[in-house]
Amino acid sequence: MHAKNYVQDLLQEALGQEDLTWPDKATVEPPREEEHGDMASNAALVLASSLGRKPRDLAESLREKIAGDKYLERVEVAGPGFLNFFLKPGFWHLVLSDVFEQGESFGASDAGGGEHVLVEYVSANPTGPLHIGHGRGAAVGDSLARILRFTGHEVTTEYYVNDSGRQIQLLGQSILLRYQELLGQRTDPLPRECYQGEYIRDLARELWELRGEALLDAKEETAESQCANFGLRRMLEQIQADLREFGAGHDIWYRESGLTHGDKIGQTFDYLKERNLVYESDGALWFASSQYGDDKDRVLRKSDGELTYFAADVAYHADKFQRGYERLINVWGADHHGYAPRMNAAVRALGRSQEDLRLLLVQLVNLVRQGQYVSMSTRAGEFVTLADVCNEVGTDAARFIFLSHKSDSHLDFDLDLVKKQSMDNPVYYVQYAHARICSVFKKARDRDYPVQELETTPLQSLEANEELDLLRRLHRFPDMLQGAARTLSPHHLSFYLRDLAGAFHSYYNKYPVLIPEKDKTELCRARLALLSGIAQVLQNGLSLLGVRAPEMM
RNA sequence: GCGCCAGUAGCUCAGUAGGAUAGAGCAACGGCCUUCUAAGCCGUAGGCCGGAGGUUCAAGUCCUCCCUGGCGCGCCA
Repeated sequence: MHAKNYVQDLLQEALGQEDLTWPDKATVEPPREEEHGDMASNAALVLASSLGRKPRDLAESLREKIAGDKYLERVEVAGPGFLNFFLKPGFWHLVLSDVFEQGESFGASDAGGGEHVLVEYVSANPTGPLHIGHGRGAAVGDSLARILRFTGHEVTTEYYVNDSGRQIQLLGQSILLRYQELLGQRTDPLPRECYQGEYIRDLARELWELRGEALLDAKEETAESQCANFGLRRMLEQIQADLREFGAGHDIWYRESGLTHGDKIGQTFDYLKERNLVYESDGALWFASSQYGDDKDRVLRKSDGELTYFAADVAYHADKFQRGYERLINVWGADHHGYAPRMNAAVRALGRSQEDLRLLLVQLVNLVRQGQYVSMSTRAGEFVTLADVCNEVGTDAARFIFLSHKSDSHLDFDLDLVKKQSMDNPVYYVQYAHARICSVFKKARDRDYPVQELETTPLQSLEANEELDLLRRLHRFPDMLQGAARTLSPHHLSFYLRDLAGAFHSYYNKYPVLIPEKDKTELCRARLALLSGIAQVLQNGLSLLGVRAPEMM
């Protein structure tokens, strides 16, 4: 039974008796202040002004019609005309049955209505290892996909692999130059535009072990492209391994090169031409993105005949829609936000609604060590990789930090802080709550407490404020997830879990669960049931964040 | 110059479709382990929600202007 629906149904019935209908702007929601009850509604406030009635009078009239319901302790009219609903403990006990019944799917819903959603995330150029900023995108994208799946969306995750073009050519060139250097054929520093990282030397060495000196004799163009292919394959393998290690697996690795093979780009051009959205000017082919709110029109094919990155991207998104996805979510580094207007324009030019593409901009991450920013640049080869960070602080800690921040706010990732096992890093706080509950159960079994069939145990004895508060929190879990899904905000889940863990720790310190007295068996069993429910929700929540729920710490 | 994002306690951040007296954690100070894990708990203190107008019964939240910081503004990718 759902508290919000339950209260809203009561209210709606009362409104019906007054020949009124539920106004759009009216809400039923848990109030911030405990004194304002379990649920509060502004319905009377919203309706009163248009009816020319006093909000408090209307509220009182509704209150009289509702009072006396089975699960209702009382209803109060408060403040300017709010209706505050106080539910009986018995109502909150019901949530535990739901938790036991649904187990690891407690919290799941069909709110998404089976909508087909494609979540594209990371999609870093395979020209170097993933760094910490990609890690943030990976955590957000992966967790968001899990949450959307859990809330009734049909989700596919995808990584767009830029496997052609200038950057890959540069990768090949960089590897070849290092290879020549390795074999004593050159000593000059690499050109500035080349990738300077140490990993390029590793790739060159590996290539030499595989192919010997064969590449020295080959034509430069051939050698370069062989280097590029080799580097691409290796980097992609490494990226895939790093992401797997990080717990973020993509369903599809979509190759940019595939777009040209099937002439998807040409088809997209034709589509836009038919709608008079492209034109030739100064020898280039332009897309009239300014018709859809972009600052200016954008080039699709340059005057030298080369296609732009954007051209491929339009075709790529057209292809996403053609593959049947109803909604696209792109997790981008915030440094790409200037790209958003043209992409939005493209979506509308493709005949889709603006809401069909949702861009989630993830701000970049500053790495901090000993109070100092660690400067990073892929090109210059100065960076700390995602794998390094995970080795140093652990993936659970790293993911939780990423997922504890609103994605569009800047994040200073303090390595020393994240390693600290305290409330500075809430991941341990939440995991500890779970481990503590497991530990209580272990002890309970050791001491032969009745831990069986908790799902049918009577719960009347759960009546302390802390206990009801915990039950209310469990009750809120499904709603919270739907909110996180709607606003694409996995961090809501992190905060929820931290608060739930906090409420539990506090409860744990105040109330003993394993009570020795024989006449308290029922209370003990009820509390064990409560703990079991909390553990389940912690598990479900942590799993959606991609963070482990350890049984002991 | 234009655009996007941010600005909330000393610090790091929440604030969920506008709701009632703005919340956590850290740091500070004072307490709690013979008893289910002290990676924990309890208490004290801390605020002109960047500033100014506006909309509303109601604004941290919506609109306009301004200030500060980050990022982006190419026939680059």
